[in-house]
Amino acid sequence: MSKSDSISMSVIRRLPRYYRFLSELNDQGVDKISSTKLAEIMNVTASQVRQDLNNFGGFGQQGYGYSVAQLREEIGKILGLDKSFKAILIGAGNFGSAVVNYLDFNRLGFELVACFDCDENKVGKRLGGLTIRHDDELDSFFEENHVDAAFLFIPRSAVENIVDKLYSLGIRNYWNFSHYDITTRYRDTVVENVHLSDNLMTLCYRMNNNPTN
Amino acid sequence: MSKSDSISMSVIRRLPRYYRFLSELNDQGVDKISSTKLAEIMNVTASQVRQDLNNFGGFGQQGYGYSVAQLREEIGKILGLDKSFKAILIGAGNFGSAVVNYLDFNRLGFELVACFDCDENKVGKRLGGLTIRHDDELDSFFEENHVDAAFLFIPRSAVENIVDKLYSLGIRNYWNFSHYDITTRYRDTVVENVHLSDNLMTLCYRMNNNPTN
DNA sequence: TAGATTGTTAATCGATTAACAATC
DNA sequence: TAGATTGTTAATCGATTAACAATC
Repeated sequence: MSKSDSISMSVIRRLPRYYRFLSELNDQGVDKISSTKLAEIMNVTASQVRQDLNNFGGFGQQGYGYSVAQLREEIGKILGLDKSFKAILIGAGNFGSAVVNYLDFNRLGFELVACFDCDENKVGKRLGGLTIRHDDELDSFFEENHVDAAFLFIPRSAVENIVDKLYSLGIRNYWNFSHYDITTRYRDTVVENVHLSDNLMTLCYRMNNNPTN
Repeated sequence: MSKSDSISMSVIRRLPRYYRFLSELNDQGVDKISSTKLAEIMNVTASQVRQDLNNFGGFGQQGYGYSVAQLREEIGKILGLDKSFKAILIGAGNFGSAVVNYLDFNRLGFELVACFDCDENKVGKRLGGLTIRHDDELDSFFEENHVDAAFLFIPRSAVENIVDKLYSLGIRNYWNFSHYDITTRYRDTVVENVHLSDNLMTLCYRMNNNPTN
């Protein structure tokens, strides 16, 4: 049984934030840090920092603290950022394009290997160094290429059909920007959702219930 | 002491999802539902559904269940979607434009009242029915208008300056798309973050630790 | 009324925090 | 060595689930 079997989602979702703060410290030339100091910067407890890190091993040194560069590296490995999962983008509209231009997938454990769109006008145009293909080419693309994950930037109404298609082609990993719940249809998928309107509604609630507003 | 003082973030973050599923059921013409049935559809426990809802009041009827339309309405009110907080957008690039065109803020408790950008080439162009203004106009705009929240679609490097500015103008509520932690600088702000790369790193981790990959 | 399903209390489970012995 | 700080166990706190009496 690998250690990682039992790591809770609460811990996992905190890892990217550690990685982010450690990268910053590293860029600033800081080479060692204690759990107390890191906790202070991140506005969490030192206990949580030590507990979180010790899920994966003892990266610190008693009496000294943690090496910033080494700890950053370790967390990167734990997250699997050194991997390069092959991903395809579905929906090369404003939103998909903006995200492709905004993020550097290679630093996040992915390689974008193809972009698809159902709009003939977009097919043939360039995005993220790739030529946009028509959705009809999915089957032939999958015959010749290995694909690990799909990034969906399509409207809610289009998701069900596309996911049925991709699922039948073997895709079990999704990054989903629509308000469609893929996991309620296919329970054996790994899905990370970016539900923008859920997020905005939460902001609305918090503003309504914050005494200063 | 209002009831809402004590609602945990776990519960709050589930509310938009209830709202979404209830809206769907409502559109399908379903008029009543039991906690058991709703839980099944949403893939959670019936206990959780009842506990969550009872934080805000008894919306159900014993022996019958919940009225879909009424429950949807109530949750909308709890979230404050009937409100209309005045929001400004900062950063009218690909990303900001895509989001403005993708979401209907009016249904989410907000009204977009102005868009700002630091790029002279964007100033004067239209976005979301508004004319894009230059960041220099922030002071004069705030003199004449009330603003509740800022939506930030600017690069990480630009956030600190803009937030200092907006904070000095009285803004305490932010929707933040950059990987900059506003709350660690200003602890009395309400911030909802959309950290896309954190999200993608989490997907990477989960794919790495999912036996099927 | 009888059956169904809520509202709510109690039990369980998990996550966070505190404390401290181990050790660099 | 003495001081500092980890790794880890124990205590607390909170969230989820189970159970059931209330009641429509």
